[in-house]
Amino acid sequence: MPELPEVETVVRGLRETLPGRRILAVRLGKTDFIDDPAALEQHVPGKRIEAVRRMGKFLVFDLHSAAGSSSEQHHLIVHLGMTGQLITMPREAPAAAHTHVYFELDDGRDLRYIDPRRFGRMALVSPEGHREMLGHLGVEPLEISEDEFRAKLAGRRSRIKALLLDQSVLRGMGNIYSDECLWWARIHPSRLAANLDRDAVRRLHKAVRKVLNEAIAKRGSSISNYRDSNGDMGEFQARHRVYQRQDKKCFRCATLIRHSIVAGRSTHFCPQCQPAPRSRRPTRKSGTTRKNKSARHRRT
DNA sequence: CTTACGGCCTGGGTGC
DNA sequence: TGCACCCAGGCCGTAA
Repeated sequence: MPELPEVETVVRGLRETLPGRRILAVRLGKTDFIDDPAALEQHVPGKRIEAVRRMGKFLVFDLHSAAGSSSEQHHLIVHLGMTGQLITMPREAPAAAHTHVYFELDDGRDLRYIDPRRFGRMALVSPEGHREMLGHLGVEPLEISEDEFRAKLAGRRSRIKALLLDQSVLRGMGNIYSDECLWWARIHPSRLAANLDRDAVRRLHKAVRKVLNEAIAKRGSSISNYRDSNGDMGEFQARHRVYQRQDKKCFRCATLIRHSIVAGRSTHFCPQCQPAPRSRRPTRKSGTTRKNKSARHRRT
């Protein structure tokens, strides 16, 4: 699933060839994931791509009127959801299944949006719309200092895993990297953020930097159908320590990795390296009969 | 206000 | 071989 490292990889790839290109035409397939398809069709053709940026898991294309007529500025905002892909290819390349948007470029290529489940999102917005849509986002995980990070966690009574996933706190972390970071920091995902001591916060801050930087260097994790802007897979999935490794040995202590639901999300951790917090006030016995299903074997 | 939780989107993998 | 259904992740609305 595209999280920060995957989106960063896509952005870096697009940045190599898109800035300066003009979009000649837009062709749409299914549009239920686009905020205002008509606006996209009306205003994007003729625009020049000024810059390609990332904010958390969002891609932002800064578009300028080629004619330089009005000073109006537009931003094309794209969220890849779970299965979205943005790939450049020759105009004559056959259409992959689930291709929903074609941006025809002035260099003979297409930038295509492919998304089987259409959990992604796309919108053409003004600077005000940009603020509206992305203004709530928290800070970039790779830009936050340890002190700022500590301040973010202070007093928060939610589980640390939930906080890492909260885009208004840190922007860009998803389920894979939350689990990986907590393993490196040796912190149980159910710990309350407010209860983490100084050293735990330091370890977590360090783990976030380490994991995200290494994942970017490996061009992301190709779980599910993630591909970069050239259609190539990432390699970080081979480096996962806990994600989807339930019932396999912990790389540190050989204890079997466990899988459970934390903060409503599928969660993977080492019960030895990441000791559980003092049993919190007995969570409402809502279905104590946790189905401990047989081991599920999963392909990458 | 903060946190918790259920539901929704869709289709591929899994189990029967 | 076929088919029903569970579940993925992010987000939002609502409840506590």
